[in-house]
Amino acid sequence: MDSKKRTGTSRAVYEKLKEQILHLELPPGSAISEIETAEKYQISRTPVRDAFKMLEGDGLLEIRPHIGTFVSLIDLNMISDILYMREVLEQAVFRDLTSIYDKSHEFGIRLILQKQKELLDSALPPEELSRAFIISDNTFHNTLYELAGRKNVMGFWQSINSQYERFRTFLNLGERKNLDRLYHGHEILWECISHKDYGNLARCITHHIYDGFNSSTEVVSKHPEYFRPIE
Amino acid sequence: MDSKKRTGTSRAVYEKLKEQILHLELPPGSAISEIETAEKYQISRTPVRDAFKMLEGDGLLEIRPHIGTFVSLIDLNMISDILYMREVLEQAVFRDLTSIYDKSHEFGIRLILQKQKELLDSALPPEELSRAFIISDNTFHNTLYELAGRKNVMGFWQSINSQYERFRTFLNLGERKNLDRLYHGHEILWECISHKDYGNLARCITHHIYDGFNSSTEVVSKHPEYFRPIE
DNA sequence: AAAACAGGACTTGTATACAAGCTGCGGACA
DNA sequence: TGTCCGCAGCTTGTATACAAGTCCTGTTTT
Repeated sequence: MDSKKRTGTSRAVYEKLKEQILHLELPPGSAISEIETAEKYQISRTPVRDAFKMLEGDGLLEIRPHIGTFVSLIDLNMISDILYMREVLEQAVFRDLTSIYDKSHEFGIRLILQKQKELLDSALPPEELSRAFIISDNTFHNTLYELAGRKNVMGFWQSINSQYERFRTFLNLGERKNLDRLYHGHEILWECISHKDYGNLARCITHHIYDGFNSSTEVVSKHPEYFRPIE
Repeated sequence: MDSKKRTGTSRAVYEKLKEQILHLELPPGSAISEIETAEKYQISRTPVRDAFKMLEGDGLLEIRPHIGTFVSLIDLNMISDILYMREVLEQAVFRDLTSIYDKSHEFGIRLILQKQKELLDSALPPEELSRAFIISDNTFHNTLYELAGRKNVMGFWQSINSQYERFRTFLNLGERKNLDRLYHGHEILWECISHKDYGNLARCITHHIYDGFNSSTEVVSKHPEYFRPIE
């Protein structure tokens, strides 16, 4: 929705760089220069600077004047706070959705879940699978927000979600198991909503959100250089 | 905290323009040109463009390529969604704060409340009073977030809060009554927290947040040109 | 008279040259 | 040998010229 190209050039560079950062092709901490990027895409520094500024706004770049620009380190404290906000918001939104649940909602959701199942059963290479599944996961949550009539809330959310997106990609590096658990969480979540099981809904959401995070200590400690030192 | 001047020029222009927009000196819908602004501050277009981009990120400007740049209209649907998020988040954060409440927290809060009372009793001109009180109101909420150990959550929040800030300024145009109600809401809120009155806490927060919004129909209809038409 | 078209005056987007500032290397000096 | 100073080479910040697109207006054409 926001991907509407505005001027083409600067927007395209922004999208491209964002994708590379989110997929860790530009790893956290690495330096990235305006001139270098400009030459790479055969354009001038101006649109590159615009893209850099936007990425800085997303918290994905850190621009240090007269020193250099660097891909920001992953801040686990910030991830934790993002998860907290997500927990609180989704508990509220999905509670609202549950109260207005209707049989007519079922088809669309089952369709997404079915697709996710097919993805997991497919023989895609791990990296592609992870990528496709995360996209479908976002679609799942988007749809639920939309059904709850909180589309704008989701929009706001996505504007501060970039850093978490990157962390998620990192988590799923070769960890096929996480995707299965994500899918399982979706099924249970939908179960709670469609059965109007308010009692389990909140607990279910909390578990679903913190699931991967809590079991991430090993994979995090394997790449300490990606993370912001704890103060 | 984020007000650290980065390069001076572009940051200064950003701050100045933001202040003017938030205080409605640059009213919603009005046009603002890069060249004009550059000449006004005796600088080139470049830092002005940077400032414009930042303000666009805050949702305060709308840049239409090759057409012009305009102060964005207030979007009541978006305000509504912001209030919803604020309601949900504060209910959670303040509930957490209540559970860890300690007598040692009292002094700082009472100090802020005392200052707000003094402001209301003072003989400041309406506009200055409103401005000072809103700042103090933010301090109040900031402090509560900080006491709850959710400082970063507040930080994230402020990054999407600009549009609501502007709306609040608008609401208090000559409406002294709103400030009194705001203060009263603070007292009751603190009462709930310090007495660990979970039962009334949520209701109290909801009322406090939507208080001004619900009674804003008259003042809104007086300036229809400031608002985005409802689709 | 009405409609189509062309041109000017404005806007923002892009390219490029130059200014300002940090870092680190290397040589001078104690 | 160790310390300090200065300059080269990099970075981003700023200024400015030009390109590209939109809108409005006046003229031309039908």
